[in-house]
Amino acid sequence: MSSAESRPTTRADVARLAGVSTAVVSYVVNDGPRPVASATRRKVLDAIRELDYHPNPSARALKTGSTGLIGVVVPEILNSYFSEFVDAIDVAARSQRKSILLSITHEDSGTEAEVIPNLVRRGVDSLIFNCRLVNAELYQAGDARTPRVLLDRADLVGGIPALGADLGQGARLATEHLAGHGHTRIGYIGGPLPADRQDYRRQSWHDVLTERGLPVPAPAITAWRPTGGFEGVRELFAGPETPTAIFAASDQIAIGAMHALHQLGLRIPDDVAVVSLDGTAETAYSWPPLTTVRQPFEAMAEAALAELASGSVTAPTERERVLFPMTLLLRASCGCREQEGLG
Amino acid sequence: MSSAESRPTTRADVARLAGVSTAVVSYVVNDGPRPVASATRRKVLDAIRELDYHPNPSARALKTGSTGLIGVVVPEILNSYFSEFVDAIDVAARSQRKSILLSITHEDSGTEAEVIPNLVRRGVDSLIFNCRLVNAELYQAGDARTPRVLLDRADLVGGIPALGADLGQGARLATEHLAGHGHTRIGYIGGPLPADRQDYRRQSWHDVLTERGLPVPAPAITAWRPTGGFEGVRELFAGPETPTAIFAASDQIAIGAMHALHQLGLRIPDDVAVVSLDGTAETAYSWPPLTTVRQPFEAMAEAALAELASGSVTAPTERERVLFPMTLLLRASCGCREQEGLG
DNA sequence: TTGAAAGCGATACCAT
DNA sequence: ATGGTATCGCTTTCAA
Repeated sequence: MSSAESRPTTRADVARLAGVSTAVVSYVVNDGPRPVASATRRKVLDAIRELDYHPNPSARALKTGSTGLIGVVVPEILNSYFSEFVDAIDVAARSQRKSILLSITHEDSGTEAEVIPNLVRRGVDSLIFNCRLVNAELYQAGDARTPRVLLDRADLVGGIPALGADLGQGARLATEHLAGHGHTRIGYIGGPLPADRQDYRRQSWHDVLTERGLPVPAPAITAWRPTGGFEGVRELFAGPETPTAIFAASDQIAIGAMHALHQLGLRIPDDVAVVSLDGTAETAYSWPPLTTVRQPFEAMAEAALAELASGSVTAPTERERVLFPMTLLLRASCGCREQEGLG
Repeated sequence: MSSAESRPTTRADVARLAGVSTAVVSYVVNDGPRPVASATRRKVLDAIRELDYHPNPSARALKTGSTGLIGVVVPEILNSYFSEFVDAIDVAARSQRKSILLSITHEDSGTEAEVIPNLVRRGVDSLIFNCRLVNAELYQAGDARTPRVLLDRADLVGGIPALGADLGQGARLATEHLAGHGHTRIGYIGGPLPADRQDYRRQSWHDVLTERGLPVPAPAITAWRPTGGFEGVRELFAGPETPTAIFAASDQIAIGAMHALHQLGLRIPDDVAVVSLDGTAETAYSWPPLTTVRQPFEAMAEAALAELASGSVTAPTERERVLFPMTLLLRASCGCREQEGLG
């Protein structure tokens, strides 16, 4: 294969230099399963250092049946929402000495069908789906024993364990905060959801309004992106009864909504207050800075890894839905803060 | 190791079922290196399908010495600038049937020193550094034969091939555009650069102003983040001679700068026009939408992969600097466009 | 065209 | 405590 170049050192080289067997090298490297006399261990460690030896990961994986790789599937990465997850997963994975194999589907069914089996072929130990797949069968790709988890929502979809933020509680937080500011006409802009998923965000918004005896305007259901927020504002401001506050079901929507509000010449929060959901980093830099309800990305990522590590293959229907509480981030768009400098 | 559960099928199972040797299975799977009679091939393919056989990637990697993995190192992922690269690299890698092993350093030297050797240990075939490392020795981590490239800048740093956007040309585009709008007091906000790197952006800005006989105000050198833009505006507007246009050396800076301008009650672009550099996706949704000079992320990622695939280990000093032209994206912040709806 | 078999590098059992 | 060695699954040379 390779020419006259020096081959990378193997455990045999180390064994030779240290004057021990390859088994002992293994015991030292892996700190087990057999004990090694400390003098011998020294020799081995010295040899390892001298030769700059690094165990071959493929050989190890072949033998142990584990690669230490976690496949992470996201629909896109240019959306901070998913970047937040990837960032959190990366940190959590590192603390477990795992590495992440990232795949981006671009929400395309062809790409999905290509990358997911590919991840499996690469021998990932486990899979994190941070997205809704177009083709639900792919949730089951590969060996049934490969642990997998749906990170993003707590709905039981695709027949696998799932965990996500408590969107209902988060939406309640947001809506109540707006109501607390004295707003009585609080509009809602959200995106569409497949029939099998409950819209907790919209539901909580609705619940809070009715609980408080406030009128419930028609919600604007558009798209989960800035354009959706833009259109949403157009809808909400088309009629005579315009809202004085808006609960945007995602940061992306809020960003588009604020765009539309600026264009209409409405001041935020003076004319219209805005609160959104997700709490991605970019909301700190929007104009005005967004008050938003943040998902506990770090905690969710850690929990996802823990779930995978547990290797539980419990049927999801038997499991509790695992929900993570969201927290309110107060900034300027709701009227709480002056529009100060940047942190 | 595993208990009574059925082991995953191996090529031996396939060979048995198809009634051929394992070598033939290999020939079929790999389409070589020996030809196989079409009747035999059929039998093998049928057996593969029936057993749902998937070659073990670790065994293959062990034998071939190649994992098909590309290590990608970014300083952060919550910054769209790097998301753009990761997205582009992912696409380019997929087209080469490679997978990306992502690591985020958080610009921390400890994390750097942990994740890069880890990538190497995992047996990546090649490395893409999409960041400046705190510890320059790490550029050389692992086997010297592992191809690696610095993607982001064309400076020859760390002793490895590098490629990046033509920042000088991009900055010229931006500055000339502002001048073309009739501005005569064009400020500059940028971040600090290590002593060994030329500041092409600032230089081009300077060049354009002098070429046109325009006054060259003191540039604001702050930080490559929104806070830097914020402070930069404070600086530029501290004196009596305030600019009517700002060239922000990055999108992040521009976002922070617009924040400060909004706070000062200045209208964009009427009172102050803004043009930035990078062209990340989020600039379409800022308020107002940013006119920016975009880096050709896709082309750069493709070139990086091509460079790695070529396996050239040419000493970087002997290489031409590879520069990619940037393109102007016209939006509202410069005054070119009305502040219309969202795409 | 196909089969037998020698490794790739590491692990861990069975001896000693 | 340490050494010898079978084995993981695949690739590919050498023989047939």
